[in-house]
Formats: sequence, C-alpha cells, structure tokens
Amino acid sequence: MNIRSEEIQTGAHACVSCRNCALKPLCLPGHLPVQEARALESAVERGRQLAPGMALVRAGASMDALLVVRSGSAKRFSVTLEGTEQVHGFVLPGEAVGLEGFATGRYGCEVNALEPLSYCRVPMHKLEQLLERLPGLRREMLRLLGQALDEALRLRGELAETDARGRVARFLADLSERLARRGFPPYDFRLSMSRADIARHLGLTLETVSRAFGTFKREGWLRVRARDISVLRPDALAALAGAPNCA
Amino acid sequence: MNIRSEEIQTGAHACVSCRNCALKPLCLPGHLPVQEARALESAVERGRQLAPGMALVRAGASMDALLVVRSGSAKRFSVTLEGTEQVHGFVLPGEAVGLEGFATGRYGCEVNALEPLSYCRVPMHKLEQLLERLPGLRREMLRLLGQALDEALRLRGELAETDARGRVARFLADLSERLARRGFPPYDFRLSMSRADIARHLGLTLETVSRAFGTFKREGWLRVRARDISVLRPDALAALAGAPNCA
DNA sequence: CCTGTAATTTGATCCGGATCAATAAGTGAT
DNA sequence: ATCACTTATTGATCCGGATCAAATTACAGG
Repeated sequence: MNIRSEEIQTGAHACVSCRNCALKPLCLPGHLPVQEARALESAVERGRQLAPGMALVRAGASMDALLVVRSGSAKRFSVTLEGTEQVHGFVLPGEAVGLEGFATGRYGCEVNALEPLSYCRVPMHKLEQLLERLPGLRREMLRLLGQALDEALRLRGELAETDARGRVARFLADLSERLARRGFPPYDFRLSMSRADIARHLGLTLETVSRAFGTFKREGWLRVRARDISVLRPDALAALAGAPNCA
Repeated sequence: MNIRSEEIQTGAHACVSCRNCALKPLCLPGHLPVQEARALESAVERGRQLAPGMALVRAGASMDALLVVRSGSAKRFSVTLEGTEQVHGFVLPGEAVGLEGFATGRYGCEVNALEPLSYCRVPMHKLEQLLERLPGLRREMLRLLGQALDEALRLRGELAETDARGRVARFLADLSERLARRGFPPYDFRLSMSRADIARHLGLTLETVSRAFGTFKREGWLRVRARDISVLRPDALAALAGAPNCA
C-alpha cells in the first residue's frame, strides 16, 4: 500500500512532534485545542519500527499504552479455538489500535504489521494523568471509542445484508476513501494483505474474493495485477457497495 | 421476557437510588468507589416509562444524555436506504444505549422499546462535570465503551464464520446468560422480539430462524411455544454455538 | 368468545457461495 | 536467471440458506 511516513526516523524515544506530523488532522491532536495538543504531545513516545508479520498488540497482553499507527499498515484479528483467524479489519496510519482493551485492561485481539510499521504510544499512566486536566482530551477519547464502536456496528450490519461482490466492492471503496484522506492516491494502490485475509475479514472464502476481483476486472471497473489495484470506475464500485445506511 | 424492575414507579425526576437498585452490580455505579457512586447517583434522572414500540433513541438526534435501560427490553437498529432494518442487537436492563453517539454527538442508531420500558439518564453536561473530578468514572466510561466495542467485534466475527443454526444457538445461549446475570430464570423466558427481528440481527431470513428453532425442538434441546422458550439442553446449544474465540 | 390480522411454521425449489481440484502467477533465495 | 514455495486464478460440483408459497397458530379488539 506504499504507506510511509514522511518524517525522518530519529530513534529518539520521547521526542515526537505531533505539530508537524502529516497525520495530525486524522489523529488525536487534530481534534484538541492547541495547548491540550501540546500537553498530549509531551506524553507521546515513538515505538520502534516493526517488521512485517511482527505483533504490535497481542491478545491478552496488558494494555499499557494507547497505540496509534504512524506509518505502514496492520491487520487486526482474533484467533479462534480452532486456530483460524477472525480478521476484524486493517489499520492505516493515524488509526488507534487495541481500543477494545479498555474493556478489561488487556487487549482483546491481535494486531500484526503487514508492512514495515512505526507507531506512537501514550503510556496509560500518562494518559490517565492527562485525562484529569484536559477536558478536550476526555471528549476526544470518548469520541474515538464511539467512532470505533460505530464503525464496528456498521461493518457488522454490512456483513449481514450484503452479498459477496458487494462486500468486496465496499472493502475497496472504503480502503480507497481512507487512503485518500491520508493523501495517498485513492485509485492506485498496492494491497498489503492477502486474498485470504480479505476473505476472512469479509466472511468469504479466498476463491470468492478472487472471483469478485475477476468480475470487476472483466467489467472494466478495476485493473488487478496480483496485489496492485487500479480503480477505473469508482462510481460502479460505490454503486455495487450500496450506500452506507442512513437515518 | 418478563423483565420488570422491582422498584416502585415514583414519577419523581431526579430522585434515583442507585444504592438500592437491583441492577447496581451490572450498571455504572457497581464499578465505582462508594463516594463516586454517590456523586453519580445525584446526577441520574429517571426517564419516563415508554410503551412498546416507542423510541428511546432516534438516529441523528442530539446525544444529550447517557441512557441506561432500567427495566424492559429494547431493539437497537439502523434503517437502511432501502427502508429495511439492520438489527444491531437487543438491550436488557443495566445496559447502556446509544454509546456510538459519542462519535459525533448524535446517536448513530435507533433504539425502540420491545416491552414497557423504563430507563435512567445522566445529562451530558452533568456527565462532563463528573468526569472532571471522578477518576473512577473516567475509567468506567472507557471500560463501558471498550466493552461495547469488544462485543461488536465479537458479534461481527461470529457472523462471518458461523452457520445459521450456530448463530441461533449462540443467540439463545447469550440471551440465556445475560438473563441469568440479571437474576431471571435463564432456561425459561419469553422472547420480546419477533422472529424477523432475530433474523435481521443474525443476518438470516425469518424462515431460517424458525427452522432452526424447529430443529432444536425436534432434537429435544428446546421447547418452543411461539415466543415462550424453555431451554432443556443448554449444553447442546452451547456446543453448537461454539466456544467464544480465544486468544 | 369470536374474528380479522399479524406472526410463525412448514414445504418446494433455486441459486450464490463453499468446497474440492488443478493451473498459473508472484516472490524470495541461491 | 533458476528453483522452490507461496499466493492467486480458474474450473466443476455440491449444499445451506434464500426465496416463493401455503397452511397454521397467536393475539388484539370488539
């Protein structure tokens, strides 16, 4: 997906500039008054780079920090008793990770890097201190969780009432839109996840996902070369995906 | 579902005793230190009783209070562009409602009473004041949202990988367990929602839900008389439902 | 209690997506 | 480049659940 932060990798630990971060408008500080953003910034640490396949979060591990992906992409999933993966979704830069951990203080699912990944972290004890004195941050945390919840509900609803091609179309449309908001070309990207990952995310088999790609290609809506995707007819995809539910 | 609070309906507005509420251990105050629970209590108002079919929450309406169902049950749903209902789930006493509203300040979905329903409300401005000085409540709100998120993720995962009878089995097992935690008989209850509601919740048709009930009845796991359900073999249901995913 | 209407069950058929199977295209290491 | 291996495409068949269609059972209102 060619996702890379434009900042220079410093290696420093607690020296992060949210101010100059390209992701600021998508991230927590983008919704905070200036002085609150400053205060938050001082609590943010930079996590070290992770290689593809490495775990950013392990299910059951103590939630000791709030994590936000800075560059790269990741896969959120749970491992079922049968040992299969339940893929909850994919994480792009500026998105927080492991929020379900607030439920118990331990993460509820796994998050693995799909590409070289860097991230920011706010240690929990610092977060709690900040929440004590920053009303904007309090609101922002609730907003963030509310948004994640809303998203999860929407995704579930879609699973329940959309057919295979519709799900794949929406997956692509959604990805496209999220890339666009991050300043990446929305109609020309490389998928960082396998067909199997997409399939497990959408409650389909990888064959069905592959066939959906094939159909879109044949219709002239998409150009597919393995994981390189070009969207030629975003309107057609959006139409098939169906509009997000209203009301 | 025969859900009724044991408290006498007072009609008073801001005179609620969380202390003596049967739902306390399931509700917000149950997780707070005593003096924080007191402070919260003083901000809680009693909502007026709603008749079946009435809306507790309308999608798009301004989220002016945190709502918790006190007695009765409700249906959470969204209305799609085609006018169909996407049923997100069902609400039992002690459960908060409309939490996705934190995302935007407006509720994201509808909540309708399925039975005569009463509820408690904490006005948003009072909630914000309390959050300023109650660290336990801050943690509790994050926990509540984290839990809702975790729940939504789990439900989505199940949709993606469980077949029709498994979904119905899990629906019943889940309901049974939630009733038990509220002190209701877990193996003998009346469903407050229609087959169609269950179907839309599980991403099935009402015929398929009905057939699943039929199968369970024939197997001797269930006694079904319209909406009256007796669970005869909870173990069998739980087995079919499959264990919740681990890790 | 009866009656009309809505909710539920049951039956018959059909189709989308799963499954099984084989081929083809990437990808990384030597 | 070549080889070994993983990932993706394509094909054939099968089955679970959707859809269409009655028949039956609850239930609210008179």
